[in-house]
Amino acid sequence: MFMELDLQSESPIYTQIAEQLIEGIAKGDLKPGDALPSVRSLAADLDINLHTVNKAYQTLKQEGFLQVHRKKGVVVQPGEMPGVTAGFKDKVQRQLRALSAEGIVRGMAEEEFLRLCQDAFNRKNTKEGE
Amino acid sequence: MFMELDLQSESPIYTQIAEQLIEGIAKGDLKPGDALPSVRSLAADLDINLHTVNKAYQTLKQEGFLQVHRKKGVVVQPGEMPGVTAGFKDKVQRQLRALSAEGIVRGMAEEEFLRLCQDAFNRKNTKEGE
Amino acid sequence: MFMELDLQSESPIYTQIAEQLIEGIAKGDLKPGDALPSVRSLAADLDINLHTVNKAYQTLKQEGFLQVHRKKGVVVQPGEMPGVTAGFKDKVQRQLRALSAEGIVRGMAEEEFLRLCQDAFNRKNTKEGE
Amino acid sequence: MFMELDLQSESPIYTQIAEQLIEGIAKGDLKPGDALPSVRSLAADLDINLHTVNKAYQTLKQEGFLQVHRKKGVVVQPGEMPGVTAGFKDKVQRQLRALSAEGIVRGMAEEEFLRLCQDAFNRKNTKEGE
DNA sequence: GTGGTCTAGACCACA
DNA sequence: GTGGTCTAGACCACT
Repeated sequence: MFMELDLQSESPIYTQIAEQLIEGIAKGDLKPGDALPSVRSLAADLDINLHTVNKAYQTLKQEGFLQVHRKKGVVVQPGEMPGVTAGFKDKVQRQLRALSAEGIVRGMAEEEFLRLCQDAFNRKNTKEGE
Repeated sequence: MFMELDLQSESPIYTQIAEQLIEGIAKGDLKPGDALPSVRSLAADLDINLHTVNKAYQTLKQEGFLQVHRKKGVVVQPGEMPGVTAGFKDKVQRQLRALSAEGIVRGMAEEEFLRLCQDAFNRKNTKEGE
Repeated sequence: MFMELDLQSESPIYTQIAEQLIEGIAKGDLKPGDALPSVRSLAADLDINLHTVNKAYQTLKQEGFLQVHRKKGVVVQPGEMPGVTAGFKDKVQRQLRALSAEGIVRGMAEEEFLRLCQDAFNRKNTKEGE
Repeated sequence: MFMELDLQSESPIYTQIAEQLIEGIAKGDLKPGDALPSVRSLAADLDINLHTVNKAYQTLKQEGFLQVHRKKGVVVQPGEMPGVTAGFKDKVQRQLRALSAEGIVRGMAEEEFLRLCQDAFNRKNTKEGE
């Protein structure tokens, strides 16, 4: 499990961890039922505080992406993943509006914007000058 | 100039103001050279502190979307707007990756995701059950 | 008398006027005893407030670069110009320290810095990539 | 880390702080990666408000001289410092032109001016009567 | 304890 | 009246 943290980023570390776990699941690196490293070991790996890792796990558990087992520790939700809720759709729309608005002002073409969206969905690295 | 604030939102007020101003420019409600309300009057309008408005203005000035004109006060950048910089593209990609990853995990189809993107770019309100 | 104002600049308009008058004298465009445009006409020319022009003139008069005659109006100091006072030297040093410090941090070579200084003194436009 | 403020100066306190930090980096007192005092402690040290210190830090962060590290607080840019940008060169030229113009009018010799420039770059205190 | 955000109220330079 | 600066005090998220 690769994980890169940006300690200068404005987004909190626990959020970065959570997002990268979600990405891992999306990419299939992490499959339903897979065990995640313990809070302790991941914290040691990333050289950060236990609480921080724990908060990331708790957040994802809260949203239904992870489960905490007494014996197996933390595992990727083996049952049904949360679906496309209204809340999620709202979040997506709000962010997309802001992003696209700035894109428009900066003179980005719709085509270019949509290509970025498509590439992101398909995990492609959109290259410069392409 | 309509502006709606969600004081309970996790995103800071000054960010909300900045985003709505960008949206205003994107929609054409605000045109290059247009004067914005003074920090004081907008603050009074929104019933918030003038420093909060000021921070929004300063942020956008810093990024090149606004200018502070010694005679006209704060105005929408009358010259060339900042273009699609590498930094902006980066921000877009990072957000789109996180957004789409969660979408994928939640079982959202690529088609649906792209429709949301397209609608956002074209300022449409994607309706539920459509 | 050419004069260019930057209404977006952080330095006040009256300062910009004063500096350009000093430059005019330094370049020899304005000679001791030369009459300057009246406050009214210069304000009209530059499309700014009377007070602003007046403040520029007053500042320079205060420092001894201009004189105000009842009949001739405002003229460039026909007698002895103020010399290199301790106060002036101080101002120069303070600004040079700050400028050069930032230059050093940005990796500017001493040679490059001094060339800029020399070119400035000789009213040359230092060209890019030279 | 020594720091001297002139509360009567026309240049704002936060600018003075920023300049002295840059000087500290230029002199090598502050090295890349070094942690700076927290806004609170520096504010207490200087007996000023923490927001004033914060503004100095934010300004330098914006320009790329400082970073806010989630674990270490505010640190001197550990990576590459911003280089000699066109914007910086512009600023230097503008200031040098104004400074040297006044020097010329006051009858300062080119030699003397350049010595001041050189001494500033090399952190020497040019003494009176030298 | 750290930085980030927000409020409230004040003074000043500028136009 | 405008933005710029400064102070003071408060709450919060994060580590």
